[in-house]
Amino acid sequence: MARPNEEVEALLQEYADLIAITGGDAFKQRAYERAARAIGRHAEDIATLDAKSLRAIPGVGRSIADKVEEYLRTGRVAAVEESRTAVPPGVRELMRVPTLGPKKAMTLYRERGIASVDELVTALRADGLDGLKGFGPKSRENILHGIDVQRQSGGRVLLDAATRLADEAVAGIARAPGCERCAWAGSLRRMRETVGDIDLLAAADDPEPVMEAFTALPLVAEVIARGPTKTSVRTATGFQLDLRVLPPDAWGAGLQYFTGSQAHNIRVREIAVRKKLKLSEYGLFEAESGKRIAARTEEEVYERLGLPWIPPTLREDRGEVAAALRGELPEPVTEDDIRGDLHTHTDLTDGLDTLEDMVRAAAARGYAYYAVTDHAPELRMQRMTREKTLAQRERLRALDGEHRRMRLLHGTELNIDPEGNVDWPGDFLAGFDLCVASVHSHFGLDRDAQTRRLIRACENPYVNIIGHLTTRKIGRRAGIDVDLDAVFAAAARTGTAVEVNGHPNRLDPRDEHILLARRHGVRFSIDSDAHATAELGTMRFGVGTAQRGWLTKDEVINTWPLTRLRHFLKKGPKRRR
DNA sequence: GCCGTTTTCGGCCCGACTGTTTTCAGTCG
Repeated sequence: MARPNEEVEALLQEYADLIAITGGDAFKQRAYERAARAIGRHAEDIATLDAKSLRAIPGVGRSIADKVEEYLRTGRVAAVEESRTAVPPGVRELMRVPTLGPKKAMTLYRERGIASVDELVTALRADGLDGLKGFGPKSRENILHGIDVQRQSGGRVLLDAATRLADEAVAGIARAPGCERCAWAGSLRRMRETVGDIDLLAAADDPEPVMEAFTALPLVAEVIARGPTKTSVRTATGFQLDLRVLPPDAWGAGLQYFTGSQAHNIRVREIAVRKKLKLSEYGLFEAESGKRIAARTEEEVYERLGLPWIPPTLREDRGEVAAALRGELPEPVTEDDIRGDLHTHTDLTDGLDTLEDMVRAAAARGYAYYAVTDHAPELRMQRMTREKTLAQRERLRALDGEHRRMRLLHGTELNIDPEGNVDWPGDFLAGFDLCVASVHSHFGLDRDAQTRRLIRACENPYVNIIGHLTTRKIGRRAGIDVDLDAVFAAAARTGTAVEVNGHPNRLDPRDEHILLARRHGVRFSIDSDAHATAELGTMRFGVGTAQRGWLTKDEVINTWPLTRLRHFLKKGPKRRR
């Protein structure tokens, strides 16, 4: 079960989709989408808000507030249920396929009776869309590709959703009588970019009450299997959670075993075998006598194998065991090392919250500095102007100093055009404390063109950070085709940092790309790209991704003290302020 | 359906890309 905010967000988004599919008022549709997003991103639990606070959320007026209250009170909204009767659920599913929108989804249903992705695939394979207006050969190819991309992430959920679900489960299980410890392991603990299921671990002498608490959780829709030490359940959306209960004295061995990855565990067990030991989820044992020599903590298990404790984000069998044996395991950057966020938005462009609110929330996170980087004019939909950004700068300078320990930086997120140019000439860019530059369009250019444009952006003396480098959206859009080696070399040469974007649907560049970039001596900036106060916390997923790319503190510019950061932002002798 | 230094009506995200419907609709950011 999701937070009420997310439930309402999903419901309002569904209503907006239904309006679009049935050809309703486009402005009404957008009003619902806007409200859905605002509620989903709202920092407070909407179930705790009174009517007045509810309507204070931007985009929520009388009618939507009434529907939200109706939902919170009764669990349903009559207007939504009514419009559902006109459109089979599968038609909405079609809309989620990239290149299909409400119009095409409705055409498929009305003209061919197609009401699910499976039916669509069948029809495509059987040439069943021949002659259908708007579905030529290229469109059909694009649809199939879109379905492919979607299915690659099939059934896996993004890190933020998985984390919330796991948090809720752990909190509930930990309250069970006799439960000494509870934590999540598996790919979520390793912070893989998507999670296929959640592996939970609990320590208790008597597993029964713990299992009981688990199956009684509100999020459980179905119990798949229930045994004395292992139970599997499914949520209403079909997502699986497994709970394993271990004796408290085997906690460390169990956590090590169930964190994986499988490939990492095989390497570790090989070491155990060579030392005439045996490692299982119950502990590290002497092979001959069967005597247990370590199990209580992960540190103890690794230590008895002659290894330092290896952070979970590194346990992917990418050479971490060999590096650990040589004593050359990098100490990965942690969330505590982060001194500030260098890519964030406000309601001046597409953010939800005001400058003041964002700054206050950033200060509450204990940052030493914080950059506001709203979009620039080239992203036309944002309607940015020089006047607006200068007015924002004035407000920001006035705010600077209100939060004693945090300094404010005024930045912008520029758009990199197909040729590698960015918004605004150099004399205007010189007025910003820092410039992020990112690709937002022309994803289809060929490899040479993409490489050229990104190198050109790095060479711009005012561009400090390349934002979401490949522009991929997990499960939605593959990244652009680009020679990353060439771009990383240019970034290192020009003193341009590469962002690790922490937004859970981006995590861009991904871990493998970061590993590649390190070889060029690239500097990084780990950012939330927050569009609301509630998203500042996605920094943790950026840090997790950075760790998976073996980044250390010194390689990350926003772990540096402000003076060192400012020096880096001057980008060499060309630019003096 | 929301919103208001344009305040209870009349605007609201605009422009580009893509494929195809030979003049534009649909999708996307």
